[in-house]
Amino acid sequence: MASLGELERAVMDRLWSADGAVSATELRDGLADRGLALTTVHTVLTRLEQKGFVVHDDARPRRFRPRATREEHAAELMHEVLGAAGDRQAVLARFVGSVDADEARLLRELLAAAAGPDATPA
Amino acid sequence: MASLGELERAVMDRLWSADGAVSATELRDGLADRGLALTTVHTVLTRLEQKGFVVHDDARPRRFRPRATREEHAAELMHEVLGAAGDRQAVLARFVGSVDADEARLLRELLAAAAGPDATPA
DNA sequence: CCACTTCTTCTACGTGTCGTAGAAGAAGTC
DNA sequence: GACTTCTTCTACGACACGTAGAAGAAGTGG
Repeated sequence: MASLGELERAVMDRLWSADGAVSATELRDGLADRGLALTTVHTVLTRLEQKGFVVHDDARPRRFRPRATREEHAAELMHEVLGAAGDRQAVLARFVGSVDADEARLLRELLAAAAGPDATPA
Repeated sequence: MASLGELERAVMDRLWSADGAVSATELRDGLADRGLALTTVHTVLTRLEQKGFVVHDDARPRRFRPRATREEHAAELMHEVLGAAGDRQAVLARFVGSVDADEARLLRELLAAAAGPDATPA
């Protein structure tokens, strides 16, 4: 997966936080502290679209939205890291070895649910 | 965590696959298909060191080794992605929702072991 | 339908990172 | 001490990214 520059990430954060699709003008206003030109926002959106992070509709002030939610995106990234790392099992072992207790409990619950109520506990 | 360029990644792969510390000359020979100058390898190693991915000893042909194993590195990356992603629980839910059956079983085992033999199954 | 405003696309430039390596000095070897 | 090898410094081209102007396309009020 392509990586994001600093402004690209800021724009994605706005899109992920937004409720529904967002126009370039709204994005520029949301990032007002940066004093960006509208064309700058458009350029970034175009690049994000090329990278597959956002899509736009064809309404007339174009509206942009993330291709995946923030959480989906993060989970995809985690899978990508896992997949690129040779020994998946060793990575998973390291990974769960350093999650905190609450998250370990959450993971157990999620895995139990995924296996189905009558799954044999390992 | 800083990201890696293509050659930087190739060098890290060699270091991770190597058994013990490796000299620049050995790395160049391992990457012989690229026909790299030795100084190129040195430059890359220096940059990797600045980024915190490798360390070297002070023996005279310098010997370089990764700061972390490939698996540690991947697990760290996964934690980084998780930590940067707002709703950690939602990300974990997405993540475990898309691991395959074998890996789900492995995760259950790992988590059960971490919780201790007498932990209450969720 | 026309003038005006707004939006979109194209093109461009400065800066930083990365792949690449030469030059020169430092250290080891015989 | 001469010769080889290693290390460090410096540099340059390519590409990604932040940045935005110019120009054309589309909507809007009269």
